[in-house]
Amino acid sequence: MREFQRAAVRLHILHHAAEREVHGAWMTEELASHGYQISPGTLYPTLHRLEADGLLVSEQRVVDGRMRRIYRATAAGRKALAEDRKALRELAREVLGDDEVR
Amino acid sequence: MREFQRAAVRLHILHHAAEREVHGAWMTEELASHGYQISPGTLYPTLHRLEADGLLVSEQRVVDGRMRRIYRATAAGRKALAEDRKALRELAREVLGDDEVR
DNA sequence: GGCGTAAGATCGGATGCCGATATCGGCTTC
DNA sequence: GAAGCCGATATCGGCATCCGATCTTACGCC
Repeated sequence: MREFQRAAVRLHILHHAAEREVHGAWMTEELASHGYQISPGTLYPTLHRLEADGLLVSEQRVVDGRMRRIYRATAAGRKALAEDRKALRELAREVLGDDEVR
Repeated sequence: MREFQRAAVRLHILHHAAEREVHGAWMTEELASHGYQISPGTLYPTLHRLEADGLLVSEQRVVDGRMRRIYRATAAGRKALAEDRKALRELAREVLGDDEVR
């Protein structure tokens, strides 16, 4: 279902950016591996929004002879991730039932 | 967080409409009780879309001297609900971890 | 320097969101 | 039986987002 796409994209970005450095092309692959096909016209504006909201910080860097913009989560980003996880857990409980979600 | 709003609204509507008859005002209360504030300008177009997609059927009825449009899930609606639940479970596993979601 | 390439950025039409406002149907009151 | 009320539903308009297609950038290579 595509309704989860938006939430899934945001969660995955924050999730990974909280643990390591991520960049757009890698996120595209990562999301695709979970079945979320996202076009660059969606991903890049999303990254920019998260940065504008102070949840990510970016930096340009040359890796393997390629210019990349790498992102990391800020403290606010990790906080937002925790809140998003909480919201997801609650939604899962509501719809899947307490017996499926601890 | 508001990223889940859209998915949550759709899931709750299908979930309840699969088990009983629902109407707009009741869904507004139900969603609000779960912390999802939805404006009529979002809810009613959403109901219309679900009906146009064949997931709900509606019928006008007078209840307690009030005209209401009541909705029930179709077979396709129940199928969509099952798929949405599956997508939610998978997203929860990815982001919350297998140990939290059965 | 010019080229190829991969990553990122942007554009534009379509869709969705949502607060505010309008409408609708049945009821009540006179 | 006309007027007006009220709750429920419908619509409107402005703004944000989506996303495929396309353009730009920056580097290495020759």
